[in-house]
Amino acid sequence: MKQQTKISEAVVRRLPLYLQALNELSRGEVQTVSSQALGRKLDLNPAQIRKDLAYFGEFGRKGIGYDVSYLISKIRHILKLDRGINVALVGAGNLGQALCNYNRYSRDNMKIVAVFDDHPDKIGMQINTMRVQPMEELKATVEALQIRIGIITVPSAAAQKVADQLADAGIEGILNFAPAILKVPPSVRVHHADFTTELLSLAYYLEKDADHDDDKVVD
Amino acid sequence: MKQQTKISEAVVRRLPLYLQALNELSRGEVQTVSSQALGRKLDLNPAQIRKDLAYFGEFGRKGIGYDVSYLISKIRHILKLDRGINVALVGAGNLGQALCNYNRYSRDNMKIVAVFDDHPDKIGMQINTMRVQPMEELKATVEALQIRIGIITVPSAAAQKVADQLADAGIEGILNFAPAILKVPPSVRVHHADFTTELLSLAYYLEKDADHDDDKVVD
DNA sequence: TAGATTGTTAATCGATTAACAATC
DNA sequence: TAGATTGTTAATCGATTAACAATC
Repeated sequence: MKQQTKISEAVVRRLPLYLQALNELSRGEVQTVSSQALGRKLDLNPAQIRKDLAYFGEFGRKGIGYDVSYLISKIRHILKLDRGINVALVGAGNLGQALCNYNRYSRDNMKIVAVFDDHPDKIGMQINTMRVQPMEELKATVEALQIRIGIITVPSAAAQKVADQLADAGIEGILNFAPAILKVPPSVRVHHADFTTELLSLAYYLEKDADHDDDKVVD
Repeated sequence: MKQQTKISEAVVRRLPLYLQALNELSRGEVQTVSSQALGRKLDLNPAQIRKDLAYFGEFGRKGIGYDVSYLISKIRHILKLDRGINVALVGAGNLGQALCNYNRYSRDNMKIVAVFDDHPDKIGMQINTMRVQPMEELKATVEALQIRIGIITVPSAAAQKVADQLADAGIEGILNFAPAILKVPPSVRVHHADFTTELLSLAYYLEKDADHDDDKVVD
């Protein structure tokens, strides 16, 4: 592992994409893949893929390409998915429940192992094999189960408070579904998963409404 | 509206963020905001905010800043949210149901008005005020309700087929929650909302597991 | 007027892509 | 060997940030 250069976020964010495509190829019994083939599949420039991977080591063979299973194991290692990572979810509403049931992260060794909520109606509720716990139990459970990542699916107004509690419990990373900008200590990394941003920005690219011509169409 | 320059995706994707922060300020009865204040709130460079907005017009006043409600109305117009936009959702599983109930897009004039699924168990099911419809009814409903955006929440394996059907029905934009790369005609724009990417890339930034020292820590 | 803040140009920074020697 | 494809350097492209005149 070289790691001397700081690796940019853009690169890291592409690694799960590579993993996803490689897993698909692996299921299709494909042994070897070139950066060109992978690029076609993912709509990315082959040079970019090669450069991204080269930050972490020499995984390919000139004239041949990349061995699919070998590359999978390498990327899994880089993303620290070769060891199990426990996740806590806070906010047992519709979205939270959906994510708990989804649990397709298991293949990737990520697992939601505890669910928390503030509301008396929710506490004690059964989701999958988990019982919804009160927030008071957060810190103890995080320590007991060595939970390292927290998912926030509470309403926007409550998100900051939950983030504080997660940070206090010693969590290292937060995936935030609430449309709110969280302030956290530098030891905690926050990734944003609010899809409303994606949905609203999608609207920008719609054609100007054809029913009305009060906006002159000048291109 | 100037629009002669092609506006970059990065800029467009920040507009919903601005809108979100401005809405918050508006609820807090704030009349006016400077790019600096907004930048602090959103963790963005003030110059970037000014530049972004300047692509679309002169919305601020030198020495004063931006009028909050005026800027909200301008951004809503740019994002085409000043007219209602109807959305269809395909895939009435856990996640799909959660998104239907969520429906907090209403304030933003986006509304899920129809839900579709393939599975006999799901068809006819009631979600909110909507009845889950079979896929056969997709095209007719899209036309009847002037639906312009589709949300895909089906399993990965079915995503491409659904995308084809949405494109065929005349949808203009797709928000895809499935971890799959969709091939669509150029008339359709796809935005990706698969949070597993964000979750997995979060793992990269975790501290090396402190329990084991089989990896020498060389910084 | 003095202080604040915009809109915009120029400078910087970083990320993507092209090109190619090395080599399977 | 000839063809394919990597790893990597150099060139390009685009996005962010700094700086400042204009002006409220």
